[in-house]
Amino acid sequence: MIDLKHLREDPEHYKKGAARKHARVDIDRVVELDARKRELMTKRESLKAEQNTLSKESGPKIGQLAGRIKKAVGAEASRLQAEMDELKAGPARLKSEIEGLESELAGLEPELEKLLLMIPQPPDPDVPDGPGSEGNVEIRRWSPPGFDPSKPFAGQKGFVAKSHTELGEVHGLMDFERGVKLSGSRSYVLTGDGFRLHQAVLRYAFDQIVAQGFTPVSAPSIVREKAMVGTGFFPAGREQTYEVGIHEANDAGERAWEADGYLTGTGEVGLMGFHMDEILDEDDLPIKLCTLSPCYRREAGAAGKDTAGLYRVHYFEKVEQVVICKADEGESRQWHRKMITYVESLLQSLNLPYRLLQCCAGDLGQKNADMIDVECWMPSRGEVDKDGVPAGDWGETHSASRLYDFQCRRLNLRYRAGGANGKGATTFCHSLNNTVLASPRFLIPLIEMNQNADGSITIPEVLRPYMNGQERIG
RNA sequence: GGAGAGGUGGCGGAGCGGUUGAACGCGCCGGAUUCGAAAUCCGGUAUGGCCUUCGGGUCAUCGGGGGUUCGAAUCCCCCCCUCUCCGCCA
Repeated sequence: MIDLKHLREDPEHYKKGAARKHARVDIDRVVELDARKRELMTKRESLKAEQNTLSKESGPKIGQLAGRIKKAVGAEASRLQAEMDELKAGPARLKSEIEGLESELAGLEPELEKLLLMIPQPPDPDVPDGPGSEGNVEIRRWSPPGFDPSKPFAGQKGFVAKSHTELGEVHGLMDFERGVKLSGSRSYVLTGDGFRLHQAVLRYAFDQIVAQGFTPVSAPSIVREKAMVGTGFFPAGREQTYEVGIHEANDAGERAWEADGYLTGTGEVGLMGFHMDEILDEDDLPIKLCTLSPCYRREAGAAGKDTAGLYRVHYFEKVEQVVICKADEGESRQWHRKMITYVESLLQSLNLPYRLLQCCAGDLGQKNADMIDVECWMPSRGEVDKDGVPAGDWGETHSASRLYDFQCRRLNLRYRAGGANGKGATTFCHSLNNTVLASPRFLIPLIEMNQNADGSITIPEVLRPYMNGQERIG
């Protein structure tokens, strides 16, 4: 949610922001509706004030009269009744006027509300413009000694890389056929060491981020609509989300469907929704939370894209981190950089080549002011040559977002300056979130980069404690 | 799933159609007293919106949303949540 007051003062800022994100929202209409709404409110309130004054004045009198009317008879009763009717007439006249204004207000509020929820957070000035993910700009890259992603895999390793799906089949790590049988497209089954490696790397990442001072939180992954709207995933991302609910027969005896929950596509929803509608103490900030949660995504609109393998699936598990901090741009930016360094050290400890991308305005979601993606090198991706050997390519594994107070406004998540007993004003917090590790997508670089000439897979040293000391697969 | 009870300020707890934005108690803040503290006494102590000549004014909010009424914390309807008992169950 953007700051309506700020939009009123500087609508151009939000128009430009929306244009940079290629979002179509009618800012002028918002300004118009807002102005009209305030005009109506001011009128209604002064009428209400008048009505309240009158009511306070005549109220007790009406009460007394009512009592006397009960006891009175004949002409006395009708005289008192007339007196009471006159007293009632004053506030009653105001009532119809107020009702008129209120019905007009009720008419425009849903439209205003709907538009407000769709206005994107403007990208920061230092975020480059661009059409979409193809406009993202590489910031830096890292590779372990002895491997350079810009050179062919075979030339460096002495053998042609197998894809994770090939390796998976050889070692019985995953089963796509049965996954589809069970669950349809983009489904998979992890088996044997595949499942173990999946759990090992998630648990390793989880332990690493907990060691960085993040509080582990296991929050629900079926949430109410309010949490989806609050975290900024609804209404825009509704078609990406699975609904859960109960089938009941309606009055006509038909099977009626009512959604009463939504499967979250990221642990971010549970972590940020955790403090929804709260006023935190300034002393308690920053709040650093992490989770390991199931993630469900419809992948609507991605038909035909990345259909093979573990890259784009409907269900996965993810270790996620969020930071809720003071409304200070400097602090916010500092946490953004810090979260990325956690990921970098994680990837370095696993010896996986990666690069950082500054996402361009066109690739930012509605809620982000800034986003840094991390991509790992995946030998099975990229263009395929005449011998059928893929060139390898970067694939997104992480995404770190900086949101200012956009999300906390929606969540109504504030803090009070001056600590627990302080008398300071309340302010919306800033929020940030980042992937720590998402699997099974992460198994792609993990398996493919650790494969050996004989087809075996070396388990990185840091993961061995999570694999009962096992050093290799195959 | 069945039956019942209930949701009021930071907390406890009154009120159940009109000077109630809400008694009283606790907590918290400021002051007095004190060498200092405890105790005591006095005062203060919600959030959000709109307007503002920046002094303030005003509206809304007693789980949420509608309704009745000149007037609703109080009456009616729908929803959400909590608790108790029974049933079922990883």
